[in-house]
Amino acid sequence: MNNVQEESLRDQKKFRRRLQILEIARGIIATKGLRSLKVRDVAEAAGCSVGSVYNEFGDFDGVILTVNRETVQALTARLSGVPAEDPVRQLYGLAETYLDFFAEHANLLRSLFEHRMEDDRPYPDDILQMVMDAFALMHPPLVRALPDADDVQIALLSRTLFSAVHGIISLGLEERMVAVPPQMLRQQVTQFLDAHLVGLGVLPAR
Amino acid sequence: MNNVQEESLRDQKKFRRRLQILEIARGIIATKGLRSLKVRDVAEAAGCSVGSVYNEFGDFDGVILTVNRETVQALTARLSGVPAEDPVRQLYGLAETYLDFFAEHANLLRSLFEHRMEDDRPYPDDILQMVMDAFALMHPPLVRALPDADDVQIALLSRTLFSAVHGIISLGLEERMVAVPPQMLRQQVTQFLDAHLVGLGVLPAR
DNA sequence: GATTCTTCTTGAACATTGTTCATTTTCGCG
DNA sequence: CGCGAAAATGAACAATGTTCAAGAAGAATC
Repeated sequence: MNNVQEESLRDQKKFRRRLQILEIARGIIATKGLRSLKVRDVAEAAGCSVGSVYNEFGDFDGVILTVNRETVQALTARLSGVPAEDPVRQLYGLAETYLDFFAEHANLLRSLFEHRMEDDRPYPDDILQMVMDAFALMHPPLVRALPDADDVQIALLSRTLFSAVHGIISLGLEERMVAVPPQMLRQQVTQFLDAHLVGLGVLPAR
Repeated sequence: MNNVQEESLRDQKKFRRRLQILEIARGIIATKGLRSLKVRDVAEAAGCSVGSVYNEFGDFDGVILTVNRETVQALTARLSGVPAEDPVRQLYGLAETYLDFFAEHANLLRSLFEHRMEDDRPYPDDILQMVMDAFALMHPPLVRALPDADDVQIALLSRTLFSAVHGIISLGLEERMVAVPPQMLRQQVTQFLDAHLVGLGVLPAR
């Protein structure tokens, strides 16, 4: 067993193909939705056989889950880039960044939140954990904004607040429903945070 | 052309079978999730051929959509039963009733919110409208609680608030994620409304 | 009630799509 | 080069949605 990166030709090709399959699958989900993702389409676009997809990902859910995993990672990266100088500003920033990200990658986020496993197989824990971690990004600014609050309470509040924002955005961007104009949705989110932060005593009443 | 209810034997059987198919489909979705719903299972359980299912509902989406339609109707009925004496109490009641209904029929609501049509076929307008109408049930109590606010603003606020509650509940009941204990979730929703109503000036600051 | 007509029902056949696996090909290594 | 391990292949299979020609059942007419 050699742990050194061998960079063998075989591994290179395998890796390249893996990336290619993921890129193609992601593209199809993003543009045509998860339901339009087909093994054969992916294999053909990647220039390989369906067997290779299975060889690399185990089953088709494996492809979807890997795309979903990368979606959370990209989301977390974006959210982590929100400036942390002012905690209140950071909270608004997180919500607006989530809105932007959701608007840019609506179908990818739907895949993340709506995909169900076959039968009763469990959803991978690491993905769930990453989603929870992303939602916990409101924790630090909330701690700073509410110095007297219990840490456990803040953890719960963080999850609640982010879930609320998620609900507003995911339903607001639901093009199935009567679409909310993007600028209106932005205002909706802001006003929501306004009211809630006032209610929490973080902002003064108007 | 005779408009009188003929109640022909044929129509009776047709109607009975229709109800039976829907009941079976609903049961499968509710207990095993939308992804486990199969035409053949439904047909067999209903004691008819797959062709009859198609004859009655056009395609399989038709079955799902009809179940979803009835789910919104049931939801609306439940929400409409919330007492309207005190507007503030009514708002809490709507949120808690939504929580109860969601907890009782989690898979049915997921089917409603997560089902996507094949290709680019549009989701039926009447269902979307019914969902919006259900979410608008917060409108009347909000008008009473905020007498000075613009009606259009209230309409938006109603949708925002209900969407937020929906986000908290749907993610909170997401057993894929680390499950939130039901009683904890109830408290989460209540505390959320507390803070938000304070922020709106409906309730006094603590 | 028999006959005809209409409509519905049936289920086998087909289409689509996920999955498997024996065979072939490719690659690393001596 | 030749051998063996690993991977790639794609035809076959399995599961599932969809169609439709033939038959059954009910309605309509006499």
